[in-house]
Amino acid sequence: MSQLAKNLENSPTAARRQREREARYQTILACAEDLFASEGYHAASMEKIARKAEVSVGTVYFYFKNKEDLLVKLLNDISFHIRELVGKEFSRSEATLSGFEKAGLAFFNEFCLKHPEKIAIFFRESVGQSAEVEIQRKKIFDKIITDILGALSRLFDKMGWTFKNPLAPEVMAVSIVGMYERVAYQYLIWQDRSSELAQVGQDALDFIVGGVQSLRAESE
Amino acid sequence: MSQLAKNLENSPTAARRQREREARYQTILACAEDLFASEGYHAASMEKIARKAEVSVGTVYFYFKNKEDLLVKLLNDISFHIRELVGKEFSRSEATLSGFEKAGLAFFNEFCLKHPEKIAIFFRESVGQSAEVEIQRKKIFDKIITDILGALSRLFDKMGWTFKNPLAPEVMAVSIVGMYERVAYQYLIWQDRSSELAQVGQDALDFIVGGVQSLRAESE
Amino acid sequence: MSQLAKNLENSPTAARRQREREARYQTILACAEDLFASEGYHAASMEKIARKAEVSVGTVYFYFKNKEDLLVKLLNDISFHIRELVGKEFSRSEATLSGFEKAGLAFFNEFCLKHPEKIAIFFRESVGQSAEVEIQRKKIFDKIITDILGALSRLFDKMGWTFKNPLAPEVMAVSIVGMYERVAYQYLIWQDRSSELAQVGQDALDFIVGGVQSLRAESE
Amino acid sequence: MSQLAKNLENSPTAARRQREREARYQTILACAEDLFASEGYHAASMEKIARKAEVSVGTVYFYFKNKEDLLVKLLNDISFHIRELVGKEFSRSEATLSGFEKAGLAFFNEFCLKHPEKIAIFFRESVGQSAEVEIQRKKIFDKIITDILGALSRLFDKMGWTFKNPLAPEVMAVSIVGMYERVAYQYLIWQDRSSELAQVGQDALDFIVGGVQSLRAESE
DNA sequence: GATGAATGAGGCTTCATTCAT
DNA sequence: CATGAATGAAGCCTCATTCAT
Repeated sequence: MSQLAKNLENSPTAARRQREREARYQTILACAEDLFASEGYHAASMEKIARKAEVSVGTVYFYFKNKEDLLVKLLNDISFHIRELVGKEFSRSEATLSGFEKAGLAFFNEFCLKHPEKIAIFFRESVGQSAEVEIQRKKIFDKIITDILGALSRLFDKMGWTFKNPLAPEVMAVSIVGMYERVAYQYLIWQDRSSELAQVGQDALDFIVGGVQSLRAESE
Repeated sequence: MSQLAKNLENSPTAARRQREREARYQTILACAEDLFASEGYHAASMEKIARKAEVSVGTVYFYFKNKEDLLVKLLNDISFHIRELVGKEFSRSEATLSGFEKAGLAFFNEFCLKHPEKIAIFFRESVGQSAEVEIQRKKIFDKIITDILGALSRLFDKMGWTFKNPLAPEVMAVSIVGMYERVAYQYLIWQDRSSELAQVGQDALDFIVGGVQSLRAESE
Repeated sequence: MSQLAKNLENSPTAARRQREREARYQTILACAEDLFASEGYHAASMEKIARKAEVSVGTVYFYFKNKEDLLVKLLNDISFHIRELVGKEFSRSEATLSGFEKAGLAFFNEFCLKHPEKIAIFFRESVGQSAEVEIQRKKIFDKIITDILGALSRLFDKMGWTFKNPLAPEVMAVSIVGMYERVAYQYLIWQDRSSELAQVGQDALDFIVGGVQSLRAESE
Repeated sequence: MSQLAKNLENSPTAARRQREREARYQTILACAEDLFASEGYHAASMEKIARKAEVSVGTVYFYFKNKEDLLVKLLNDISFHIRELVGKEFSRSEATLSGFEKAGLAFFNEFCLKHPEKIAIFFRESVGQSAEVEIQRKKIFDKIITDILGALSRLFDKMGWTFKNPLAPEVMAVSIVGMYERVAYQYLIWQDRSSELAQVGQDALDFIVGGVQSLRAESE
């Protein structure tokens, strides 16, 4: 059979193969995510990950350069999710307090509530593992901080407010992220109080709004 | 030589020995702290710790049951420091906003600023390592949260305020701790901007005060 | 290449793999047996075992959970051998003195003579190592004692004999096992006198038969 | 004070010192014996031994060259005890069956029953530890075998019996020791059946006597 | 003589990674 | 492509032994 004919015949096969590859890639990543979050990065051995994904260790290494690569890819994923859900919300917020608030709630309710594993990985398991990972973390972190800074500056602009001092916006952004982190982490602990979590998110947001306002210059 | 003379001479010897023992214990603990903070708990091998402390591995094991024990002892230390510096400040704060503020600043300026490694260990490296460690962490964490809750409730009492809802104080406490954590962590990153750190602390505090006030019931 | 052809070719490959795996498992077990017997359980380090089996340490751990597991598997093996060679002989002995004698000789000549290492491991190296091992040992030991007790009771039944006292059969069984143990152990020492070992076995058996008869009630 | 006077004065002190040294030596040896027997040679660390003897590790090393030395000294002790209690009994036995029997019972009742730890050490813990120990073991073992052989030969002489074959006495001696070993070991297990142990010893002895007689030449 | 802190070699075990099939 | 057996470096920990006081 000619190569051409084979290609023609194989084409659907190739497509299927492609799909299967993609699916397997995602399966492995998802299993790694689960294990990193539940057992920790170190305790989650490559073999455990492989077993959970129902593939062999070799297969994991076919799709990912090494263990660190899994973590980096995961961070990319998380970054993408966060920005998709939250960053955009911040960046297109209508530069009003209520818009700002809406974006914050999106983070709590859409992200933390639904993907606690991602929180655990981003804020905990990926810390201090290696230079490469650290670079990734910093990049993502910076993006988020930048998003928040942007939202704050547009908000203040629009409202005609000014910052109490030059450091204020940065401190706010960092503070907010810190709150997010811990409140989100608390979500992991408060699984049994899930009915109250919406209220928790709202309260946290009120706290933020109050905090933000107290960092605008008084003389206005 | 008379027995009396010998005692006089030996007594200081024994005392010196005791001091040396204590010193070595502290040296090892300090080296472990440094390495845990800078490289992470896992990457800090017992051999590295021993080498840094300029003792043999065996000596480390003479003073500490195992690696986990080092971490637990470190957490105890940290707990002691935090409560010494901050907890007391909170608990004896004069139940005014400015008292509350003073306590918060103490945490930033006296603790985070001076002991960023302790922050790193307490908030990061000690997480998810083992049951024993987790128990220690929780105990310390709970103490801090309790301290803050107490300060908040006394503050609100005195001022005649009421909480927006029952969850509010808890959310505040957690939020505050989260801010502390991240801002303190930021201190690790911002080593080169240390001149600005006092301002950072003040801003964070303003943020907190604003947040706290926005969680009191409106109808008053 | 057609799938069929491939299967034909792969099938033996898979079979060969399986064989190789089994062979390696047995090789490692055999090397462990040799070293346990010749150097003792403790002195036989996992690295020595690996080196002797010409594999890496990791490979040993691929086939066996840990060092204790090697010992347990070895004991299982030994138990199987003993009962295969001796236990059955005892249990199907025709309940005559000569049948009883034949079974005893089988133990000496077929087992002790040919597998002195197994004797060393079972009676010496496996003693007092761990709970798990102790359980295995006891199980095997009990089986053997039970086999002997059974043979004795059938013998006495058939011959119309009765035991001197209720403890007698148990003492006999234990005594016999003790003799086996030491005589077998002596085989290890008397390697250079192997030509005489058949005589040793026969004499030991005569000793046993005499002993057994002296524990039947006199008044018959 | 003159040197002479001092000596006169110190003399009782020196004697006391000597007594204390001897006592301490024995204490350490006894503690080592207990631990070797109960936990095994390897598990009994020098520190455990020291702690049990209520001295420091250094002191143990003052009295004994090293750990192996402890075992060797212990074996010497055991050898001395065995020969004192049993060997002499055998060697001065009046060369009758009942004399022979009496000696055997002495071993069971005076030695095994009262010093099961010594049995454990001699027959188990001292095996396969090192060349030096092995030499000691063999020496003691040979002495015992020789004692038994002597008793047997005198017995057979006196009774006008002859051995079935040249190997017979050696086989008997070894068999008897094997029985002793295992029955004695069984004593460790049967602690709760101590009331029956006298019967066990008697039965074992009957077994031996029967065995011995079945190894004399038939044609007499 | 006695003490006990210090040493460091060596043992067991795990696990990321490779590679022949 | 997938498999999984094999590797070996590296980690934690124990313990016999030494030696300054």
